[in-house]
Formats: sequence, C-alpha cells, structure tokens
Amino acid sequence: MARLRSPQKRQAILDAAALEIDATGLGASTARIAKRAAVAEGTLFTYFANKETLLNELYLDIKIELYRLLNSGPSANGTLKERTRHIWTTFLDWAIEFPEKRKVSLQLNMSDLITPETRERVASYSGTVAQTLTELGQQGASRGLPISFASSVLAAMQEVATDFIARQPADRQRLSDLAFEAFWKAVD
Amino acid sequence: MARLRSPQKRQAILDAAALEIDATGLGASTARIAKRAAVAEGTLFTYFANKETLLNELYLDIKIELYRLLNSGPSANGTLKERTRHIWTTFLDWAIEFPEKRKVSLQLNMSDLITPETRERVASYSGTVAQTLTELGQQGASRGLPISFASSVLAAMQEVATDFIARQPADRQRLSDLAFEAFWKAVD
Amino acid sequence: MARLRSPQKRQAILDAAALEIDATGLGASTARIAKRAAVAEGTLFTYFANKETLLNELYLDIKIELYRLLNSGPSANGTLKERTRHIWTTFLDWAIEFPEKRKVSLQLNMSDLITPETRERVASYSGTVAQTLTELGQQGASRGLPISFASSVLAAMQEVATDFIARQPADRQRLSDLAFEAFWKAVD
Amino acid sequence: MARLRSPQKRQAILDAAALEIDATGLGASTARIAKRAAVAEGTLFTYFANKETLLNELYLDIKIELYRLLNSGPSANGTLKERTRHIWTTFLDWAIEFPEKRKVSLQLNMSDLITPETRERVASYSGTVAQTLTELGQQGASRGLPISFASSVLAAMQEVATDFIARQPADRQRLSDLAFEAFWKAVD
DNA sequence: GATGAATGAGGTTTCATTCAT
DNA sequence: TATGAATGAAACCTCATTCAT
Repeated sequence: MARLRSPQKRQAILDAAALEIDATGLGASTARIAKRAAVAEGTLFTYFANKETLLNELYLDIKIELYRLLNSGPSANGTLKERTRHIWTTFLDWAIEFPEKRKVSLQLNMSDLITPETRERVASYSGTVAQTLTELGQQGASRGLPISFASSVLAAMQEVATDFIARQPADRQRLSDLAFEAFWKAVD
Repeated sequence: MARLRSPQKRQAILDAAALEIDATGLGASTARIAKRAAVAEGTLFTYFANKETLLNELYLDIKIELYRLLNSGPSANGTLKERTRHIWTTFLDWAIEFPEKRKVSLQLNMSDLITPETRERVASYSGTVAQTLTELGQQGASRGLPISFASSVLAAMQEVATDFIARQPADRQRLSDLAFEAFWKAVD
Repeated sequence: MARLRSPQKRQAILDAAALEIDATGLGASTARIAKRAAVAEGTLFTYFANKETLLNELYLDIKIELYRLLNSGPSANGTLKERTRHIWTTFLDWAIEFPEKRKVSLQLNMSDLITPETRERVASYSGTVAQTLTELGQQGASRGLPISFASSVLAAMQEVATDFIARQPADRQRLSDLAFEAFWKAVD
Repeated sequence: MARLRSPQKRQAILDAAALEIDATGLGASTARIAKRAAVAEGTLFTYFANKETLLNELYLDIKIELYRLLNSGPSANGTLKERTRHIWTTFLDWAIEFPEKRKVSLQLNMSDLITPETRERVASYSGTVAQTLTELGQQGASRGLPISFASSVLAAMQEVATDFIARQPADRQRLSDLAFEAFWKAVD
C-alpha cells in the first residue's frame, strides 16, 4: 500500500483556502493557498481536481458544518419560535466564531462558481432545519408570500445582527435578543 | 489629474465595467472593459489611474445615481412611513431595472477594494435619505439598538424583496407591498 | 496611432520556433521560442493566439515559402519530365539549405496539430505545381493507382535523396541525378 | 537492473505507451501510460529507469517484432525480387494491422530521443533481411548510389503504399501489387 | 489625448520522478 | 515489489500597466 490521502491535509487545504479568500477575495491564488496549508503547489491538485472544484468543496464543507450545528440540540421539540430562536442563536455563535467562513460562504454564494450540483448537495444536509423554515414560511404573516420568503428574511437579519455584534461584541446578548424580536415581528 | 476630455468616454468605461463585472466578477480584465467601452486599452488608464481606482469610482458612480433617485420626489413631506416607503419603492425600481449595477455594488461592497475615502464620499451624497433613516433608527422598536440598525434591516429586506421579485416579476406589486409591511412590523 | 504590429517580429518568432522545434521537438516551450526571438514571453501571444495557432502558422509559412520556390522558374513550359525535374531540384536545394524547416515541416505534418483548415490554406498556394503533379499521376505507370500516388512517391523519394545528400554533400549533383532517374523509372 | 518480476507487466507498459503516444504524441504522460497499462505510476519506473529509457525500449520492442516477422518465412530461398516482395508484403501486413506501432515508430525515429546505442541494438536484430537489402543495393540500377539507398527507397515506398491502402482498404491487394512494381522499376 | 503593442510577473495546471508505506 | 501521494519545476497563458507612435 502506498501513502493514503490524508483527510487532515485535505482539511488543511480547505481551511487555508478560507483564510486566504477571506484575506484577498475569490482571486486568492492556489499557490498561496497551498503554501498556507503547508503543502506543495502540486499537492493541492491531488486533493482537488482544479480551483473551481476546490471552491465548490469549500462551500460544501462550510455549509455542512453549519447545518450540523443548526441540526444539533433540541431539534423537533419546542414551539416554532423556540426552534427558530435556536437557529438564530446557533448561526450567530458560528458567524462570530468563524468570521472568515461566514464571509467566504457569502462570497462564494454570490459568485457564479457554485454549481447547481453543489447546491443540491448542500440542500441534502439541511436536515430538520428545513422543516422549521418551512413552518416559518407557512405562518400567518407570510400569507401571499413565497414559502421561502421568511427563511430569506431570517438569513438576511442574521447577517445584519452578526455585523452589529461584530462591531459591538460587548452587547452581544442584548443585540441578539432585540434583533431576533424585531425579526419575529416581521414574520409572525 | 487634469480635467478630462470626454465625460461620455469616462461614463462608457464605467458602464462597461459594470456589465463586465456582472458577467465575470471582480476579476474582469481592464482589456475587456476597454473593449466593451469601445476605447483602447491604454485609454482606460487616462481616465482612471489604475484598476482599483476604476472600481472605487464605479462604486461611487453607482451609489451617487442611486442616492439621486432616492432623494428625488416628495422628500421631506409625509409621514416617516410614507418617506420610508418611497425609499423602498425607489430602490426596488432601480434594482429591477439595473440588476447588473445592484450586483456589482454588492460585490464591490463586500470586497476589500473600496477605500474608507470612497465610503466617505458616498456618504456625502446621502442627502435627505440620511434624515429619514436616522428617524427610522430612533423609533420605538429600535430602542436599545444602534441607530443604523433599522436602515441596515431596510437594506437587507430590500435585497430579499428584490430577489423574489426578480424571480416572480408578475407579482411585483404584491410582493413589494407585503414585504414592506413585514419590514415595517419589524421596525415600527 | 499606436505602435504597429511588426511583420519582422512575427517572422522572428516563426523562425525562432522552427529552430527551437528542430532542436527539441514539438514540445519546444513558448518561453524558449520567445527568448530566441528576442521578445518577451507575452509578446508571442500578441502575434499568435496560442501555441497551436503558432504551429499552424509556422507550417503554413514554411509551405508557402516552399511553394513559392517551386512555382518560380520556367513553370508551364517544358516536358512533364523537365517540369518534374524542376520540382525535384528546387525541393532538394531548399531542403539542403534549410534543414530545420524541412524537419519541422515533417514533424508538424505527422502530428495531429495541423488543422484541416490549415491544410486547405496550404493547398491554395500550390499553384502550377499542382498541375504538374496531376499530370504525373495520370501517366501510364500510374494506371490503377490513385492520382496522388505519384506525387506521394515523388515526395518520399525527395526525402530519401535529401537524407543521402545531407550525409554526402560532395556527391550532391550525382546523387540527385541518379535518384531522380530511379524515381522516374518508378512512375514513367 | 535486476531480472524483472513480470515480463507481462513490462509488455503491458510498452503496449500502453504505444497506444497512448499514438493518441497524444510523444508528450504522452507516464501517468496515463501507467494507467492504461493498469499499473501504478511508480511501477512504471521499476521497469524503466525513466521516460527516455521507456521510449527507447519501446522503439526497440517495435523494431524487434517487425524484424522477427520480416525474417520469418522462406528467407534465404528465392530470387531477390521474391525475397524483397516478401519483405514488402510482410511490412504492409504489419503496418495495416498495427497502425499505432507504425506511427509511433516513425515518430520516435524522427525525434532526437532514440540513442545511437538503441539504433545499434535494433540493427543487431535485422537478421537475414539485411542480406536481402544489401543485395538490393548492389543491383544494377543502384550503381553509383550508396548501398543503403535502395533499402531507403523500399522503406519510403512501403510507407506511401501503407498510407494509400489505409485510405482504400478494399483495394489492398491491387494497390500493394502496383506499388511494388513501381518500386521495383526504380531499383531494378 | 488616444492607441494598442510590449512587457514580465504571476496564475492555474501538468508532469516526471521520488519515496513513505 | 508495488503503490500512489508528494513534490516543485516548468508549461501555457493572462493581465495590469507602460510607452512609442
């Protein structure tokens, strides 16, 4: 048997890519990513066929991690508001802890690089969160609006809240609470 | 920089840049931008010192145009809700009419290319809109939140609404109305 | 007006390509070709869109020059044998004088790089030579063989003769004469 | 080099190399050759010290096989024409049956990769064919020409005939006969 | 001022070869 | 011996910018 492909090395490349893209944008060079991951330039391409694939895998990796967090905890139990609140809090915790992942995810999402196939793969990891978001879209206030409208508003307001908390970390709890209540009034 | 020969040529380059960036991202080459603007590659650099400057000027140009629209109409009169509604509608009209400008503005805003100076210059064009947004941030529901929170929520929900209208243009009026009311509940 | 693209520079690149390919094969790098032509690496690509195009243009360039030589002189006059003999001699002179062009032409012809379009363009330069070769293919000895058979034999024997003359340059005239007579017996 | 484990594996690599070079030229990568041979990338280098060695061995392998065929059959008996005709037919059969080997052999022969040592080793396998070719070169028509001239013409015309037969396989026998007679007139 | 050819650094990717397993 | 991950030089090509015309 030859050397095995190392999951750690793969992850190191993904992590390096996130940091590098955070620092310099989607134009971040594969050479710099490899260097930051402490592998040779060519090694990157034994783990990812090309840069586009690397970026898609990075997006998937980030989203899977986020969904795993969102789907943990007291999932199916609780009222809709409680479950939505859990999503809200979990997302904010993640976004504050890993600002580079959040930023990279947004940039990749906005770019034309993410393939429909990757989006499908991402969706397959949504788990019980999807059910909560669907319920959210069927509430009274969303009458006449597409089902996914409420979850889009949730995502948008999470981003807003994250931005403000990042600027005023000391007020984290209060900002999170107030922003969530504002959100809830919009969709309830 | 001396006074420039042809304002039309300058604007042609900015317009071409917006279209090209919309099509291929911030990595759009100056050569392609020049070609689309029907000027020589070198000419671009007589109007803009370098690519970064071009992108900053493009951002400024887009924002100025948007602010000009937002500040037109029955500005100071009317209730806060009416004035906010005017902003909402005007933005959506603009975003639907010029999707490439909206997209480019978002991409530039998220990138690290826009300098603090540019942001200041942008702010200097905000006009009476700023007053309305300030009032919005001082309303009851925003108690305890930063003043700019409400306007950030406004911007975020405008984006969400634009996305949904872009996908269902036939429902434009209804989606706009319902989304605005949802927004208003959040901040009122 | 800006600087004009220089035909000399273009030709310098083609010449450098021929020498470089002669020395190291079709894998000759564009960097080395550019260096030998005394232009920057990037300059090569302002004259030729890519390496494949460069090689096709090189093939065309070589063939055009050869056809120009073959079509000069007392073309339409003389017997078929005299005209064929003119082709024979002219080719040998060229092949001995420019061995690298001959070799590169053979290598390119054998590779899969030359497009049908290039071959058509080459054919359009064949001029009166084509008429002579056609007549050659219609002679008695070629009965039952494709028309182009005789000209293929001519080309093949020219190559053989060139090889021997290259190894025994002192016997040039005699080898050429004897080889031509051998050829003529084959097709007459 | 010690005795090699598996002659089959060695031959599989050589066969794969021929096919791969036929498909993509001398630039064919060792990785693809190994893959086609169903061995690991590194294994290729346990059988051949490096790529250049592999190509030399491939050339030798092809030539040995061809000489083995040419030297089979009613070798020493028969007239010179009959023996030459045997070479002619045998070569054509081989070239039509293994077009990729013929093409690769030509490409390698023209490249600068084949060492003098390899050419010597090839020559050592020529067997009784060498005698026939020598006799051919001593015939009347070749007076004044190098001894090897006739055999070079033979090889050249075999190539021409092969090309035409490849394009008109239905006329194989007739084309072969006529072309051989044309050849014979040249050297007899 | 306008042009676009010229530049060479830097981008992505391939590749022959090595070497840990 | 066999494997295939690891390597980094080198390949082709793009690009922002300069500058001769």
